[in-house]
Amino acid sequence: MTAQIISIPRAALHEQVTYRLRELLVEGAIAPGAKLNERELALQLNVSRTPLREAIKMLAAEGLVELLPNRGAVAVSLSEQDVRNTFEVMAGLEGMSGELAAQRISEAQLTEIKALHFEMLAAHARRDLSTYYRINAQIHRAINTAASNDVLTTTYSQVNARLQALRFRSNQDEAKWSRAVAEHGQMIDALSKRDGAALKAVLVQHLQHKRDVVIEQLRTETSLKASLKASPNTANKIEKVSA
Amino acid sequence: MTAQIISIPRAALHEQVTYRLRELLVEGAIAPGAKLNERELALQLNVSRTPLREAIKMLAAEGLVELLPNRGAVAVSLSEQDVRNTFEVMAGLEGMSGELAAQRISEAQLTEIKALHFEMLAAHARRDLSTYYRINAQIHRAINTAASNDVLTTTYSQVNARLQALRFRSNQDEAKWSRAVAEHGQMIDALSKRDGAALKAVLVQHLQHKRDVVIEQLRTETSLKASLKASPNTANKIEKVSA
DNA sequence: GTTTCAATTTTTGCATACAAAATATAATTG
DNA sequence: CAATTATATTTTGTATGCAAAAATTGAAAC
Repeated sequence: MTAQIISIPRAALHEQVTYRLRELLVEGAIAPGAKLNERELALQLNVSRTPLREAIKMLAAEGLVELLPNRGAVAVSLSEQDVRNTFEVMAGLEGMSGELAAQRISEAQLTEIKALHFEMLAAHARRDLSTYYRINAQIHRAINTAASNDVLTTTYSQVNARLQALRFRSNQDEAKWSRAVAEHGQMIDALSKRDGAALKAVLVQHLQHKRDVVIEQLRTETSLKASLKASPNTANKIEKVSA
Repeated sequence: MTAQIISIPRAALHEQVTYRLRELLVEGAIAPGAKLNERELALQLNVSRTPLREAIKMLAAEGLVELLPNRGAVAVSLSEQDVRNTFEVMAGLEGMSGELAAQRISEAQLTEIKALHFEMLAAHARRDLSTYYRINAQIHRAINTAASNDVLTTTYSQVNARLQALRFRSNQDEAKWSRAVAEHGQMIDALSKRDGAALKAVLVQHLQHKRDVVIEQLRTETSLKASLKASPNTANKIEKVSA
């Protein structure tokens, strides 16, 4: 176990920071709309402002933060239209991913996805939502990988990251959850038959349903906020980041 | 009318640098594979290394430069497989763009695209390649805009930028040029009829043809380089940037 | 009590300074 | 003369310092 004492030359600071910050944004630890205070974040992440700023610039290019001239950066906050647009693109990319995966998937990859599918069924049976989400992400990533297109994978991940923060909280109800699981079954079928068109159709539909769930939730959240705003003691101040 | 005499607060330095560097990369002024020397570039662009590095990080996230740990950045150099993958994604995005544009395009937008098309025909008639390319890009951008999806536009531009440097040089022959122009005619037809499926098909085909041209050219370039490498006096050293 | 304006503090943006890594050059040895 | 090692130089990566812009606070006027 003492191998690698010399150790891998630890990743550059700005890389680590980019990774960590992305995590905080995607998991919602830094809430949408929250301001990214450089001094504060640099302190928390234990780095100087220079690598931190470089990381922020990368995340801005990825679309996870928005740069305000002379006013720093804020975590992106998607309007309903933004969410619709993002899902629209995701549907396109995921559909494409499915079509290509059906053409290119290897037996080994298919076997692994089937295994993951059973794990997902298990998680669903146990009503273990967090495991379900994890497996779900793995399956979609596996399909993406099977499509064997780096550019697609990168693009997909980048667009997906923006939605991740939203989906994270979406506790769908029983019926919708079951429907999602059923759709996953159809995916496995289509993949097994190497039916690209069918897989694409299922994936697109799957995403549309997910979109509807997210939008619905977004609306209730918004109306909740509005009612909070009505009662003046709990004002909706601009959230401060607390990583 | 005296509003804004005080003028627009000039864009932040790192933004300007990002813009300019992107231009240099896309136009091929900084050749694929060329190393980006920070000191040198900072001098040329007349800024310190800090905003320059921030710009490089953004372009890395956009996929225009590659970051080598402790060894700076180089302009991306796409392998043939990379080019294939990129075109594959582009085809998906452009197809999507066409489908949506057919649904959403306004009369005014359609009129403008038709006008651009005539300008393209003029450029083709004059064998004015550079104007042709400019108009061509405008038309594709206009279709993209008509799709009315910000996320799609951003994603499309980002992926497209990587190909731009390659296509810039692709001087296709007469036959292929005429074919491309004919395809553009079909696009206008499909758009006028609001036939999304047809437009998508034309766009995808159009891109496939473009891909073939680019790949073909890439191959002749590569074999040319290989033969140069054979003669030892003209060694293929790592190119230095000269903006 | 609210609004307006000035002064203060904070925060961002850029330049510079310094350390570590990589590269180039020189020197040494076989 | 080739190969290898040692040394010097360059280049990258990070921290710090400083100026300009924005946010905050407090005082004055209404």
